[in-house]
Amino acid sequence: MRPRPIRRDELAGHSVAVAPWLLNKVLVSVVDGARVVGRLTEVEAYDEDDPASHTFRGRTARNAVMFGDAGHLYVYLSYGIHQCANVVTGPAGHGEAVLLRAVDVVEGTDVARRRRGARRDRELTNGPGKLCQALGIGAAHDGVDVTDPAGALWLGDDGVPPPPVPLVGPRIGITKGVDTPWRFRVPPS
DNA sequence: AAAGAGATGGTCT
DNA sequence: GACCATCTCTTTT
Repeated sequence: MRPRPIRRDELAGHSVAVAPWLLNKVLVSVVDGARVVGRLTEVEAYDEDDPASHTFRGRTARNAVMFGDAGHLYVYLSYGIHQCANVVTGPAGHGEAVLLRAVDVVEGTDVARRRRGARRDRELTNGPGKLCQALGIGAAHDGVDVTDPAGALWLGDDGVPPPPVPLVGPRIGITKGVDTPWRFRVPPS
């Protein structure tokens, strides 16, 4: 089954509303001729009025994409080592996005394994940096349009609905805004 | 199973 | 010069 591309207007809502809606959608990656598809299982919302957000202190060269149109990918380097990928939401001019924290690989497991090295499959894509490594996401993808199914990275809906009741909790790895429960997960089956 | 620490580099003050 | 939206490996229960 070929997933239906997600439209920009579906991503244009507030990050906190879009984040749980994105659960169980698929992220299709075609990088270096290899196709890997992951189903989103964990995401976090970030907003402009949010001390944990990169956009809290206003627009800079790094976070410019987050202030642009919904439906683009904001990629940044985390801890000097790992890439992290976010889907920009909200109206243009407002800095908000949804961090992609984890996926289940549903296609291209062999490619993901090769990119991640010899590791247990459970450790393949269960973190934002791991996910980017497995799907080949890097700084070159900052700003790509994830509503374009001809692009290297795009979001699709293959008919699996979001969980009716996602797990909700505080976000991970931040030092400010720790109590804001904007992390959403697909409950374990 | 849990806890601790090091790696590593761009971004912002 | 400090601060990270992380990961992995090592050490300790």
